[in-house]
Amino acid sequence: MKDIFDIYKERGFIEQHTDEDALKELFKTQTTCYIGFDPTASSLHVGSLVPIMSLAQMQRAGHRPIAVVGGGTTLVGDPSGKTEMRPVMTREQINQNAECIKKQLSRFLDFENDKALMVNNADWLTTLNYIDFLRDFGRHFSVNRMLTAESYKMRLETGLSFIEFNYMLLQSYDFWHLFKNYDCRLQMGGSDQWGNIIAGTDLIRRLERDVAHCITFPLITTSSGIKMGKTHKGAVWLDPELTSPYDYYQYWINQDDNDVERFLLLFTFLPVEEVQELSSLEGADIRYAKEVLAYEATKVCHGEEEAEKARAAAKKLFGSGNQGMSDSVPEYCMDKAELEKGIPAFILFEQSGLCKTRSDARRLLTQGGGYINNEKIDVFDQVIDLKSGKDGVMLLRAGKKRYMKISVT
RNA sequence: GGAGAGGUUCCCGAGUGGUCAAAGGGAGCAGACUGUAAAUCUGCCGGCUAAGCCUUCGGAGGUUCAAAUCCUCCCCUCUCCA
Repeated sequence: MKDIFDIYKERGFIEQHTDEDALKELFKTQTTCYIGFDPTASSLHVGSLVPIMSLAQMQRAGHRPIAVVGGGTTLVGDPSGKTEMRPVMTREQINQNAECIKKQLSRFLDFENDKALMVNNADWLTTLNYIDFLRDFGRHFSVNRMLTAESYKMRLETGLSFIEFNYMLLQSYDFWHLFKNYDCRLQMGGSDQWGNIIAGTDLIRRLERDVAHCITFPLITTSSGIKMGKTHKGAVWLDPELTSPYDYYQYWINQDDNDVERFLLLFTFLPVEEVQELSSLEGADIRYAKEVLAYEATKVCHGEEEAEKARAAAKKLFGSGNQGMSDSVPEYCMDKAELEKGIPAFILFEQSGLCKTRSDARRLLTQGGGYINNEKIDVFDQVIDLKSGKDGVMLLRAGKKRYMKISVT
């Protein structure tokens, strides 16, 4: 029978891991595992989806995941994978973010009856006493050893402050704390976390003479080598307020052909056989597989209803034949009086958010990338007014893919 | 604390008195081609109803008709030494 390790393996979740036999042994009984999420922003984004999905898979396999919100560790800042120290965040910011992230995770994991747990490491880290900590824990860390960690190597070139250097100790302490209090024997994380996690298993071995394990996930880049979850608009957020379900759906459907199989395995719960069938599609047919990917991914994050809406909207806008409207298309409301007067196209494009600045809008329109109700706007300052719309609504389009519905109040 | 190197537009990185809104590359955007994909080609790529004007080259002053470029002070980073 397949255990969670096999599932991870066949779905592409594993980059590195500690001893396989020991892990498989571990998974024979219900296992508690954890992943930390740093509340550096008010929302998680697509880049965190692999760890999130891994926890969800873990829960489906009958184990108990713990999501640790790093309210304490973020006070210090993880240098792993970063070329520069990031600005120190205030406690208020961090706490606020931690709250938001908690809410988001509940959409992916079932926290009923402690089937999954969520804890904040601020609860145990912020009360630590410096001298005690150094004497009881600090002594188990070899600086020589730490300096060989990949996560620090890079920073030794550009600069590493003492505060960040301590991050590894705190994360190790977390692991130890969870081991003691929740019998958590497995920590997972991105591949850049390997050093931090291994430091934790070492600490547990030294303090408790017991074994803990580690699994890391590959850093997911798109086929073009870009980190997952970044677009021209910035990060793709899981929060529907920051990235609408429609945009979220679009993000997935616009993925590179070569990424579809990998992403279906990682970001949906579809059975492997089904994924393989979908990815055997070739040429233009692969669009169908992308549609499934987009739908399923949106469903996992925003629920079935939103996924349906996003799909319907996309079909209307991009489907063959006549283009229509849908609820899910982003909408910009404006004053009726303002529109009655008429407004130059480039200003409207800027105001509605389709373009960042008026210059940007001018550029777009001059280059022939602006449309109203699918008719090209030839002059950048063409006046748009109520008569420009059909039945009181008008649909702006920037380039091939970005739409904005203008509605009047 | 001492010596050296350096901080340039989203990123990398040229530029050492005017010809600099600043080379080149990357990213991004638009157009062509397509399949809401990739690759390729072309154009754009600080802001502003724009052949002009305004704001940028770590910060603050100064020299000059004119400064990213010269001077002074300050801040920050790196390397070596203590």
